[in-house]
Amino acid sequence: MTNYPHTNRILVALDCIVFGFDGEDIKLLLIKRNFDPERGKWSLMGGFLEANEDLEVATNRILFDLTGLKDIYFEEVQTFGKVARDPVERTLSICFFALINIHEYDQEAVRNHNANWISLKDRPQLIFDHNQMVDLALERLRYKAALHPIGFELLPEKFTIPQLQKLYEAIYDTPMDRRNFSRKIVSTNLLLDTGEKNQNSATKRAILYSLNKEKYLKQFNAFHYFISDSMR
Amino acid sequence: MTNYPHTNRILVALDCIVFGFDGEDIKLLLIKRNFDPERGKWSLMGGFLEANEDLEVATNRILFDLTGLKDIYFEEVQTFGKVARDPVERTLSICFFALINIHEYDQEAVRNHNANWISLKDRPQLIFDHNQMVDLALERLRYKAALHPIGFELLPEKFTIPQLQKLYEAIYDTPMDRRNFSRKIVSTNLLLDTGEKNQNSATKRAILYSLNKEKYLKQFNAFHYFISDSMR
DNA sequence: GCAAAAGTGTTAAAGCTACACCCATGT
DNA sequence: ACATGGGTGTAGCTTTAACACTTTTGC
Repeated sequence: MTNYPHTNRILVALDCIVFGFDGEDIKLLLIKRNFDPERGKWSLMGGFLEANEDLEVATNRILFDLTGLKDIYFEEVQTFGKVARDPVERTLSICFFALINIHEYDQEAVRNHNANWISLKDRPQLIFDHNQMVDLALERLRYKAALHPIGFELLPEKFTIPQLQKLYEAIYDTPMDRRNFSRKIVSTNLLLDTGEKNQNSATKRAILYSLNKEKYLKQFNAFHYFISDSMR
Repeated sequence: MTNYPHTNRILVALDCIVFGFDGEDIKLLLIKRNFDPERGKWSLMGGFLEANEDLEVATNRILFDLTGLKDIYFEEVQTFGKVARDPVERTLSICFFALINIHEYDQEAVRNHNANWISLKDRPQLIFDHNQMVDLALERLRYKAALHPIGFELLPEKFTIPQLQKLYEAIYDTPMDRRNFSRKIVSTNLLLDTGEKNQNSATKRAILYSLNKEKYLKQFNAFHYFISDSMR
């Protein structure tokens, strides 16, 4: 194999922001580092891109390694490329965020990485430029969720409209009007009534819906404007 | 300087999609390659990331090299990382798009790179995954321009509302209603009446506006919904 | 005077906002 | 019975969509 006459080959890392939702708060899966560098500090989960590994393959590998899950929803946020961002050696970091259902992951895998679910509100200082990465990922999540039915990735298979509302309220950190929210969501026709009701509720039981996957995939790239002022 | 015990250092390129607008069509600045590999074929302008160069610095360097312009508006689109995307050697490509006023660039710089303005409608097949890059950049441009006052970057300092409309019609490849478009744009309060009129017009002369920079910067991250059905 | 481009006006329909009211369940 | 949470209704307002009409300029 020939090469380019160019000597500047660079170490490439991937860092992932894993978002979860516990019914009340948006949480991040963060690593309490028990390895160097920056041992003892908090960071995102990361890994290096291997020589013969496609970028998406590496992303899936790192996510599987951390959570034991495959086919996780993720999207790239940005590549961070300041020369001095990693003091050990110049490392490019391709940053992405993933959305997972917080009740379905491999707890042992998470423990093995010394990872913890931390509420966005309590997030600690992270190493390097990881704070910036989280800020940007959150912005991107808000942006995306306002227009696309992306939030469903954070909920269980079957969910109620009030649960979905709590998720949106957590994402945008703002209370929303119950009645307008409900109508807006129903009007998208993305939900299927499962005929079941949420038995956990202490009062009136809410209808459990599932996502109309067919419509979801077909309409995913259409704009929905989930967040209008009437919901705030 | 210590290093990570990791041998997979990878060549990193930057590829840029330069958009321009000539008053009628959206154009791309493309290179007719007079160098290897793929000599004679069309490609995006690119370059390699240097060992001690921040990523944004490299982006600005490549854009300056091609157009002779500084402070160009650009944003990252995505990093392309298939192992086999470049047949010469594995190369990661960080892809971004830039918007420039097509009437203000260094023609000699462009000639030196054997670059040409090609209308989107006539775009040739490009090398490697560059076609995909253009597709994605165009999608991102459409996405962004629907919500943010980004289009102004493609116009001269002073412009008329009909010119702005032609730009939006070119971006979305769809005719829009003159009257609704005008009202929508005016309602953003982003335009300043310069008091001048466009002397080029053969008929009634349109008012020349300039961008209210202060308001533009302040409102840039607010959502504007420039594109609603009423404009189509 | 006429054609073409630019600017302003209007009206019906749709969607948004901010509410009130009713229903189901556990205590 | 009542507190709580969930579902449905509605009036007033704003915005959108789809039009018509008037003004300015060159020929």
